[in-house]
Amino acid sequence: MKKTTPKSRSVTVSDVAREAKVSKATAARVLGGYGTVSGKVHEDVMAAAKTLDYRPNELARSMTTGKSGIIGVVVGDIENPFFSLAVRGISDAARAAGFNVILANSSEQIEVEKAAVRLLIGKRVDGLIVTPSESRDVSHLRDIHRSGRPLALLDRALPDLDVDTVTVDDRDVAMRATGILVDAGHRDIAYVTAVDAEGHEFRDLTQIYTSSVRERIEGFLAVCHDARVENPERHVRLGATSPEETRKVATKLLSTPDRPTAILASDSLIGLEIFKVIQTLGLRVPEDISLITFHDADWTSVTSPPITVVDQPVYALGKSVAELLIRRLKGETRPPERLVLSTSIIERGSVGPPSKEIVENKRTDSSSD
Amino acid sequence: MKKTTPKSRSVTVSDVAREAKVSKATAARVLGGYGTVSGKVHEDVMAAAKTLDYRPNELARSMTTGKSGIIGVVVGDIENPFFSLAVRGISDAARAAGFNVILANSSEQIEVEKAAVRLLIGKRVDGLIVTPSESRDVSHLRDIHRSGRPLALLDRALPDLDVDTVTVDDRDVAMRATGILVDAGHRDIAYVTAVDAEGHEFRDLTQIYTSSVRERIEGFLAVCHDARVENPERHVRLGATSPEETRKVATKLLSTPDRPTAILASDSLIGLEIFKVIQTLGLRVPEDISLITFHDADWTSVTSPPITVVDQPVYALGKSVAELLIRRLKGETRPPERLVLSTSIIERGSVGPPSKEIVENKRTDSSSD
DNA sequence: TTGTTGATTGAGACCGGTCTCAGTGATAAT
DNA sequence: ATTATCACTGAGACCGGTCTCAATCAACAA
Repeated sequence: MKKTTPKSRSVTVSDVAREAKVSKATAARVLGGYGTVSGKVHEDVMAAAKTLDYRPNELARSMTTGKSGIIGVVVGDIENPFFSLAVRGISDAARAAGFNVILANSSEQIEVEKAAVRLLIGKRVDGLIVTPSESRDVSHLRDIHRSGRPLALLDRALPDLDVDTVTVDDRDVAMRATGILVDAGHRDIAYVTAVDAEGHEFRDLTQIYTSSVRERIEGFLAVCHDARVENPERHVRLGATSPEETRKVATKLLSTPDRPTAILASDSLIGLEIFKVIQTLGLRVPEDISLITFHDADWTSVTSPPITVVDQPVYALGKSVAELLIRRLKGETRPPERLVLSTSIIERGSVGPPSKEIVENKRTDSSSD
Repeated sequence: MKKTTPKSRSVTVSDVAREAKVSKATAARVLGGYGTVSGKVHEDVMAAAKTLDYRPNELARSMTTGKSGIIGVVVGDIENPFFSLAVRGISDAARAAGFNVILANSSEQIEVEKAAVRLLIGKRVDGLIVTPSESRDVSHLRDIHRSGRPLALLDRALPDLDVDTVTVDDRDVAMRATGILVDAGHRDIAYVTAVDAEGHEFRDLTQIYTSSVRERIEGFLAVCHDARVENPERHVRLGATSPEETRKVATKLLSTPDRPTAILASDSLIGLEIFKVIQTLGLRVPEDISLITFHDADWTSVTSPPITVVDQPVYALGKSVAELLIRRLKGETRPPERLVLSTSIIERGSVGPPSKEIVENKRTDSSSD
């Protein structure tokens, strides 16, 4: 029996007003829940809206109000469990405050990131949360700020941009993780990360444009230097941007006779691929090689042995940054805040003393040095 | 030196028109890329737009055109790797066709799903992709259709709703998976799924409102019956809706003396928790218990032993459904299509013959039956 | 009784685009 | 020379809401 609106244009306030025999303005007041209307009229309008099956056009609504109720989020890679968990934190906080989330992937490419930001601004999102893929080019982020919309940074700080930022204590936890390895006796430790630089070769920290990664490498190198490890930079590997690339990097790293005795993986995707390569090469963890990975991904607890991980508060990271942004959206004015969440390490079974074989190897080699 | 637009209202076509000394209509033609304009005027307008740093208001644009360039996606749980991979497929296809994606989580709750759909319609998305959490209540999905926007279903078909749908051959692959277990000699096989029904107890298929799950259980039961397994229904478990619940279900299932000798997990999140419980209880895979899980999640290949999985073409699932929807958005009219992608099984090391101990157990028990 | 106040309502402008339609020259066709 | 054709351009309506402002009316105070 229901035959309402075969497929015509959608029902508008005017339609409802006509049906309820009131003015457009009055109907709008009831439907929009603002202003003041008498009880009788309110009922009439609601009834009319019901029979007509009225659905507000949020687009038109946000055009006049200037608010869309949407938070734009730009992350590097939604498929990375790190980001999907952070996004979950953001979504939950957003929903709790009555906001919705529109998501965009930057694939860690600055141009894609710029396009995404432009698009989201065009869509008039109320605010943005970005995981900047580069600290060199932040013009598009300045634009956001300039357009009057608040911006908050997730996981990566930008020295040049003084906005709300939530990160973790990357430097510190990298030091602790490296410390565990050094304490176990390792002197040949590799650090493998996704960030890519020209040449894929690590020269020095100035080529790393992602703050979180730079801090981690800084911490890593600092502890290595403190422990008098010679030239720890030689084992830093960049460009593990995909499973395939990671496998290449790991295979190359582990196939040399003077391979490192321990590896620190910059995220769980990298850690997983490295673990697979270790298995493929017939090496044992931790007898032949020790492994620590960032992010307590689900797989890390079911391997044999389970993997020691850097357990970042990812969900809280997302939740906090969203809350910070939302407070600002609600009109709070205060100097930008830079929150640094603390991180713990979950020690499981993937760290042991360095492989004797390699240490021996080294000793005999040292003559040719 | 850049001090453009301190923080005032955003620049509009009218502003640009004034600056370029042409009419609003002409400026709009240039800026909107439609109609016809002379070369000179085109240049002038572009120059004016540049100096003013004009950014189109997509909201206003979509209000008049009626198109937003956005595809709304409602999935059960973005954190589930199954969905995040599918969403990736959708996003890629969308971007390739010039569409953007706005994502919403239903948490597999029909009311949340309804709210999400209402919101997305309000935002005037051009089309929707939904993973319906229930086949009982589809009124909100009918509404989408009625509003003139195309709808496509992902992973779960709805008999009552004749729209573009992409699923996998759940029934068939469940039969093959169960077949592997039966062929290995198992007669006590459990099926654990997330769908929740009143009472958490499985009675019969009519309580399962998620088509994909129902088909899987159908396939599972069919093969069991064919193999003359008696009352296979007794080992079907519902309500593994969260890691905690799954652990409860698994622990209960595995702690009885007549525990099943094999388990089929309905998704990788469930499979992972079951695997953890198996480890916690000190059982061995596959000696004490065989395990097959749906979805080739990353963890399944690094456990010892690696897990035999049902490898659904998840990315393709998302990509296909998006492509179907986009073709319709571009005006293609044809009867709704129901695509069924085929699925393979990756046999690894988690299936073996049933535990003798339990089989013995059963034999002695059978007298009391 | 008369001015004041406040709740309620309608008219119409506005948001920032798109789009239709009519008008203006200029060039091409007859 | 006259008309048809065509490329351009401007005016103004429109999308579907919100919001300001003035008008109306009943109750209340003086």
